[in-house]
Amino acid sequence: MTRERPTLEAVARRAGVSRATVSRVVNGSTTVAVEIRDAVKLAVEELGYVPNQAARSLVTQRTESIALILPETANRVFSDDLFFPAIIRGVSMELDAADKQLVLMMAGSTASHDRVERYAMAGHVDGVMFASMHGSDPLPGTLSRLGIPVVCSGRPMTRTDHPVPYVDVDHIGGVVQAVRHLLAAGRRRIATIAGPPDMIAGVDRLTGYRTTLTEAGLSEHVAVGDFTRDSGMRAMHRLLAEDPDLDAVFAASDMMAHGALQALKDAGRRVPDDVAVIGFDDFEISRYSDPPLTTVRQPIVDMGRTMAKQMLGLVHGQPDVATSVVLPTQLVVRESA
Amino acid sequence: MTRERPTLEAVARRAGVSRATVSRVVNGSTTVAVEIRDAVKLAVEELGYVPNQAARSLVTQRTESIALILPETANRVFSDDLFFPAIIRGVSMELDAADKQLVLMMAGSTASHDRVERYAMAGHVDGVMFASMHGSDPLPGTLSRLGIPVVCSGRPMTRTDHPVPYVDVDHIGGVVQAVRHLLAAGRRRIATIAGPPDMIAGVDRLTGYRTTLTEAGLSEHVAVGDFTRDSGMRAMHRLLAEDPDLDAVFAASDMMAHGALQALKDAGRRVPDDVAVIGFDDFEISRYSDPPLTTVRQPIVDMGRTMAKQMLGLVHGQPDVATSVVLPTQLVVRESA
DNA sequence: ATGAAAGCGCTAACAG
DNA sequence: CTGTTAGCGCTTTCAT
Repeated sequence: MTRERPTLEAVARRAGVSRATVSRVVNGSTTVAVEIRDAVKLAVEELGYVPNQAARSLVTQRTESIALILPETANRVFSDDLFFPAIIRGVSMELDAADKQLVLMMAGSTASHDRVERYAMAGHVDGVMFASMHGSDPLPGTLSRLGIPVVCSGRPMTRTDHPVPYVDVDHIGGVVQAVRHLLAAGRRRIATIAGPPDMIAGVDRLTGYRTTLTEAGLSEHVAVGDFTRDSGMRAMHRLLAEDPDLDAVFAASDMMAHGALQALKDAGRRVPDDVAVIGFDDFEISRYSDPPLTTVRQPIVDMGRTMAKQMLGLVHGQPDVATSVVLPTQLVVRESA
Repeated sequence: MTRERPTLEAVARRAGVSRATVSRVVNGSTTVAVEIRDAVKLAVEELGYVPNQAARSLVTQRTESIALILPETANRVFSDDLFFPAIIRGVSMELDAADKQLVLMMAGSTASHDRVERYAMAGHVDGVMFASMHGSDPLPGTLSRLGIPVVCSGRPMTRTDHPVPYVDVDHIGGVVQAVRHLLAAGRRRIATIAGPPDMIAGVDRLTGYRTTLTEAGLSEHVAVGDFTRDSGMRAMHRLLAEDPDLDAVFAASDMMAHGALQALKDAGRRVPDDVAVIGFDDFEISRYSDPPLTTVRQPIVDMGRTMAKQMLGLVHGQPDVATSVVLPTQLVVRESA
């Protein structure tokens, strides 16, 4: 079955020219006589020639593909949390347009994290994008220091000696809008379900909640989740147990807000009559929840696009100065608050 | 910044041995003296040497990565339809365990379809898996004929001269269970929202509906969707317009069933009192819909895993005989029917 | 057990 | 405008 794949050499022989000429035609050089070019194209067609990418990469030092590394398990990336899909969608759009191949890599375990590191360092890709980073992963810095273009979505948690460009959203601005909305509606016992403390999205959103509440002279009620629906549900139960008279909750993700909705229903609370709920993300399903969710919209797809654009700039050797970007967020009011 | 990456040569010099020896150590050959091996490992460590994958592939003809091609736009793959994530999850599990790199490729447009074809033919990957195939895409056959290992999830629609192994689920068995459940509950005006006629999942599920209804001596009510929530909603409106007295509907996907639920609510019908609804997939969100959805469970993650296992077998040169597999489906009864 | 040498298939100067 | 030539970095006989 394994038919021999034709090489440049074969095409050259068939067309009666040199390998170099075939290479020129294949790579679209304009300095080739029309008739020769056509003869070569014919030979390519007849033989079904496709350039060997390994050979090409070996000499050009480029692969035309770019990695997106998600330091999460596949289970998490492809759960019902639509954050990852949205990032990927945005990235895909830009990379598609630039005819670059996206290589998606999940790195939720130590083993896969190592594999991904080797993969990137082996020159398998021309650049590496990160999303959903936890703690202070040294990998972005490491790769960047090796000269591999790197962009992160989400501001890195620790400033390193070798800063990496990033794109993020205005977490705090959005949360402030949300909490003020609750305050304006007369809510006074406002809790939050925070995201994981090892992620910038978790930290910043909690900060937004805290500062706004402090400004208003109110006390905090914090339960920590991990952005999943389940964790949101459990956190809500905890909050309710600690203070049964809560009248509002800001959840740092839509999925956690959905979990909270469920928990409140289980506890016999009406939303928003007894307890107002606000999420963060504005996923499509939040329009269909019961009741539809008031939430902070963040432009996740745009984050992906922007990150990909920056990456393309880096790969194409454009100035890599001050490329970090922060996109706006915005409260979307529906029936839950 | 672009620090030179060390080569075999550099490591060899530093360790005071030949390139061949370093290569042996790096590739875990046992026929190397312990002290030399250690010296080489030290040099590798000190220099931060990582083998150049392009060079390696050029000679080994293998890349240690495997593609999953989804002939859909990224928009569709990463929508709220959880079919794709589930497939990917299953595939990832197996590939991770085998330390192979998954390369995810969306090919929803002609341009990207071509790009993907070139990519695979350029020897960028050791094998190619397909999911969510439409019509009679010649690509699987083409690649297979070129000697590239290929496995499909979903039975190919047309038998070719060059059959490709596949893994699929028992669509018809599941639908028969679903429709019989409706019949047993006394439903007599049973409609269906069918999937796209160019996909095997669309065709088979419609067949299951038709044969069961015919057996029962009932007449058909068919509206066609494309598996999306929106198409399900529109189809339901059409069905209702044609026959306002429908008392049940089988939707060929959970997303379409969710759309139907919405449409029925809009039309003032109660579910299941006025109209029973059954879906197909058993996504997690179907447990949270209003009312929770009765649906046919299909083991999508297992499909992915099974497909990946077959692929690994092929890549490792195991016998590729009779590798096609059909996994069971099962009705899960909740409140919507 | 180790080294020398021959490419894998391609691109990129450099001549002509 | 086209051909010749020299590698890219690695694995793998084949000697030793």
